[in-house]
Amino acid sequence: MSETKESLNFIEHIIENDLSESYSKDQLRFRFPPEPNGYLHIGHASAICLNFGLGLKYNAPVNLRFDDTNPAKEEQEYVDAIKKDVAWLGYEWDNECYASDYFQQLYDWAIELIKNDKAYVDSQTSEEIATQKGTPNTPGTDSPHRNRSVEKNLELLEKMKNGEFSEGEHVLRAKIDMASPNMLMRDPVMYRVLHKHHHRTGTDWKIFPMYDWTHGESDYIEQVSHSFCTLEFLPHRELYDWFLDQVHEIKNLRPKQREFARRNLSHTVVSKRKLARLVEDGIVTGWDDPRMPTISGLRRRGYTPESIRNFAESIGVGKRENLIDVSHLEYCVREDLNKKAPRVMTVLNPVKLVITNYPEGEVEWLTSENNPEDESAGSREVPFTRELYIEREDFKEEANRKFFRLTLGKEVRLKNAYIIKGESVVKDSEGNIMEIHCTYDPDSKSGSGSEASMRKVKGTLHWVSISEGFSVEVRMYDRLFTDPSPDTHKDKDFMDFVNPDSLNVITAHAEPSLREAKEGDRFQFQRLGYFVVDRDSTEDSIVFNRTVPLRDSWAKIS
RNA sequence: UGGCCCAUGGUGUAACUGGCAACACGUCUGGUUUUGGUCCAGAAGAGUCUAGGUUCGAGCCCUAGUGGGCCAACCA
Repeated sequence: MSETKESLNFIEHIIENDLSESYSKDQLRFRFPPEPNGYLHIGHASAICLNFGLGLKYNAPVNLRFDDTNPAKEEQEYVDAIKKDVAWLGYEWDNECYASDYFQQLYDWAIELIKNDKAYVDSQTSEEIATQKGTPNTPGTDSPHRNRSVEKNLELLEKMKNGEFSEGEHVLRAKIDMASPNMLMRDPVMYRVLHKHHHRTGTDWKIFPMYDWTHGESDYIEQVSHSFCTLEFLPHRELYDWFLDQVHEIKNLRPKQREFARRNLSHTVVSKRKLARLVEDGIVTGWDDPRMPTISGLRRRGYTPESIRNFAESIGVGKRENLIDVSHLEYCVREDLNKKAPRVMTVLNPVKLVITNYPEGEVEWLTSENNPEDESAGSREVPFTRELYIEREDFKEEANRKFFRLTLGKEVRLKNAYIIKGESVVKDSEGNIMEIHCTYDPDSKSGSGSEASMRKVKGTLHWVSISEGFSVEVRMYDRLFTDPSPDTHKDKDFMDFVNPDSLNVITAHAEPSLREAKEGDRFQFQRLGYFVVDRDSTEDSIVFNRTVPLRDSWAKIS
């Protein structure tokens, strides 16, 4: 009986199919191949989770391969950042690989290609080559250098390699078909001359292989069985296969490129150029600003690796255009944090509450559960005093039945403490509420088991002792963009959609237990949301980032 | 000489060799609750882009159309 048949995504179908036809299980091998030219972002996270997830599912090796074939854009700093981010997401790669390690092998194979009349050195300008390429609607024309002799080609490539030419003078091209309906097959460039310092090979190489020439061969060298990339590489597949066929007599495992749709997140831009502009223009504070969709930004925001992995898993993988609502990501974060984050009390927008029948100067330590979702999280003591702060939004002089919180003449519970009853308000000359006076029921203490403590009241408020609590800085983040898809408005600049209220910094009042909070610690502030201690915190001042608000918190009230 | 890819509730995916369109998020309702959170129960919401065809039977196969996307870096 197979009623619990799990549903597979199309990538898994491909693998299952290969497994049943030609591949053995131990032949499976995957790779994640970032170019070290920037920071990883949430889009990369999907690709990382896909490839490493497959590795886990099929117990197959996964290589982390740096596609470092363009020294003009790549730096060691990015290699380090990428390794850190992948590791933070919780994945272990089997091999750390670099396309640059294959430069010599690639060069040797290129010579083979020339000898087999499958490649030639072109000596035209890039403009001339581009013109001859034709358009998608018109065929290209052959380069005048297309039929150079093998000897001449060999000689020129050697000189290119030795740095005897300047950038742009010559390129090596594959000899395929200038009339192919696939533009990529119209004699694509394999090597260009670049007199740039490469972060790993230094100045050893003066020529650098192009992506198409490198990628399939790298997969071959590493014996990668399935090379998954995004949809825009689909037309490259023909070329990927062509190179493999020219260079190798493949008998066993043939690397297979397959394509899936890039995942787009609403209210997010992911283009490196645009993210850089957000940084440059001071819209955000850096690449790891908690509003940035970079892995480092999400990390600083307080997102957990588990939540990102669950997110990637749950959105699946397809081949069509998509725009995933951020609310789904936020759901994944809350789902995870709900189990993990201790609950504490913090008041963001305080108003003073005086319990008139509570003794002055007394400090009573009340026991507070750290996490009702997790018994093992234990409890802590929270100080209760005559004067407290409560949330200004938690009081109304008079209110309708929909308002569950404090009003005059009605009772509510102070979380983990007593039931109180609103008695009067003190206002300034302009009518602003300065203090709220109330009385408490001494028999109603939480957990005391008394009859009064069992009484049901319509609401529960969070609070912080004025004398025992302390100030913290709280950074509240909203969506960076007002439009779900700021990237798609071709007539407008994406900067037009930047949300001016995406950051709101406030001073809040926190219970004393938070004095010991350390960078990276996560909490749920009762009724407010999930927060994480930012690295900007010092001994004197703790800074919290709001990871995500609670579902619907505050929303339904007004 | 143009080629190729894609089309299933608001969103993202499922539906194995054709067999009552399913799951998650979101939305709404009710219940529990010392968090308007969580948890629990339930509801609404698509008949699968259109038109033909094959078939007892089509989301799935075929043809055409429509709509969206990709391809003309010495980027990846």
